[in-house]
Amino acid sequence: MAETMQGLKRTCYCGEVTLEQNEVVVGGFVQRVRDKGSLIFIDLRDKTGIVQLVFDENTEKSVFEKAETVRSEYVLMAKGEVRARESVNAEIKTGGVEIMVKELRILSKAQTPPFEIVSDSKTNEELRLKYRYLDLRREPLQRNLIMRHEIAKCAREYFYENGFTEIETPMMIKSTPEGARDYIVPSRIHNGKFYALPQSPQIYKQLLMIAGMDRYIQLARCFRDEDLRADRQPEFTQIDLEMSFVDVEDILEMLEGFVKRLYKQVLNVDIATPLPRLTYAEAMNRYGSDKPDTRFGMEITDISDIVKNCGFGVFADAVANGGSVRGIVAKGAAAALSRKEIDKQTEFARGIGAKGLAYIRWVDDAPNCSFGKFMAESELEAILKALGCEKGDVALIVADKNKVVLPVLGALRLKLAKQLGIIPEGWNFLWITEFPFFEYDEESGEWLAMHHPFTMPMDECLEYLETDKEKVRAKAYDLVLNGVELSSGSIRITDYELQQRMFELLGLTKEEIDAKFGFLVDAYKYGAPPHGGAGIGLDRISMLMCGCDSLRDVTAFPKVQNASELMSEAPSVVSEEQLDELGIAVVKKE
RNA sequence: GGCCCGGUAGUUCAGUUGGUUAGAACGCCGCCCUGUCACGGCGGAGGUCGUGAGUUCGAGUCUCAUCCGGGUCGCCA
Repeated sequence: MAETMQGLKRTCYCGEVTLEQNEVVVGGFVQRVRDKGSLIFIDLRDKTGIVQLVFDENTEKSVFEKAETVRSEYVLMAKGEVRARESVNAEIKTGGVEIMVKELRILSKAQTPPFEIVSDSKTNEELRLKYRYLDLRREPLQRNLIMRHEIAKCAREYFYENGFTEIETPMMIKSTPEGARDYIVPSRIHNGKFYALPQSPQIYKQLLMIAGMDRYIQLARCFRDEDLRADRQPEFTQIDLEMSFVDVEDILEMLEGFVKRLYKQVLNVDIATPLPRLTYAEAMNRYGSDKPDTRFGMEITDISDIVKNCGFGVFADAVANGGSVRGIVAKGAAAALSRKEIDKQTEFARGIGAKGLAYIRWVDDAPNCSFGKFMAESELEAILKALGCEKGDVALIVADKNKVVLPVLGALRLKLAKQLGIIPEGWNFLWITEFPFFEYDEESGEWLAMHHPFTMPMDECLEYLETDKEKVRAKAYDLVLNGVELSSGSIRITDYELQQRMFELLGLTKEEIDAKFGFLVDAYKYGAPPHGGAGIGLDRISMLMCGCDSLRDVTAFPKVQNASELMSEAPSVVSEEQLDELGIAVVKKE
């Protein structure tokens, strides 16, 4: 039977014990016991740090004997006198002091944990996730969760100070099968009907603007039933906001203010504002991505004009068919990238849609070029010059439709930079603006909304709506940090007529509009201030600010790749009774 | 759904061309130790080699299937 803490009251945290305190009462988990025989040291840990407890020949016998039974991860409370250590441990905050224990309570014994609770645990993640409550005892994860809290706190402070009202929107909403898959929730009362968990509070926050709330914020839980990635969890949190009487500039300015404040407050880092901007078209042309990592160069060069009449059919045909030939250069990488390595890059490029990869590898006097035999010397020289490829460099070239060339080079650029280790530390924020409104879907042959159908086209693009869909750009913007999309937002359509027109252009029938968004569309008939907003990924910004590569490291109880949770083993089957009541029969998928 | 990588004591790993009794470090247990702090010393326990089938005289090792985990593509308005 464990002891109780009756009569003891904690007076300070382990990490905060100082010589100024005479007598302290601390509580925590046992990090380590060093039993020297008639001298025992116990490192006691709580969320603030570690403090050393000491027991020696002056310790009362019963207390000493109790200390001899203590094991790792026992939960203790100890009362004693603070004194200076004989030899100081400079590694820890409390390394100069120790507690000479007079009273010890073993509040809870502990089995030996399945892995050691140490900062630099090498234990595989699967096991750590199964025992997440033990993994979370580790200092790095505690620090991450606390930093995430600081970020959330800063967001609330900043937006409250700027006149935003925090409003909760419903978690059980109408399913609108657009974009990502919904998680659906069956209704017992309405047999055969379902709610959906929100993918974002999008529609509700727009309605709040129509309701005249003017400025809204919410730390909103969002759900998407899609496959996971290191930077994608099926449930996640957005710092979700919406503002009235604003245009793009007002929102960017508000968010820049937040970024600046956040980095100063949490990391004491100064972020220069205004943040750099790239249009979507520029970002794609220069970096092959709408979320470029701009911490390093290796920008994409278009060599279509040089090769459009060259002897190499692959290049000439690509240009003739309306595509392009473009390349990137890895400076000084010729030694690091062997032929074999380049073949691997080719394989990677094929895996993501390229038909092949042309290369120039310049180690010795003359460049080794995969398409050299099809080229006149002068053409090759012109290519080298255009790319800026010199001795010691490797150039990778892709020829195809732009829709293939740019993303493939963008992905290669990122992969090579990681492989070569040339990405410097830094916080490269930038805005991507002027996203295309429409996106052509090859499969269905239809034009879809790239962002969402409530996004406002740019004023100067309204004239092409019917004629040149690919030219229509939207008042939509993403905030990108080091190649990660942190935030996405737009100005919304507030004009009823225009919204109807956009729906028609997207091929939605009146019935479909009514069924999916009827209430929202109706709402705009009753007067709507111009408004727009954004959602900032709290998980992602926490991940980056904590210096982690996975959302799992900043999420208390994350899900794994197949969207299950290893600790609780969710999802699970439910009882026949539950299913009967809901009128649901489960059919096993083949 | 596709592709790639991984699964051997509690943990992290090693394990040769298929060959006797599967090793190490840490952790754990016991004994000793008065200044440790990754304490130290001595001793000990601990393994269905993810699971199942197959090839073989013989499988941790080879083959197939399957489960679990990771990465990635598709997907993520």
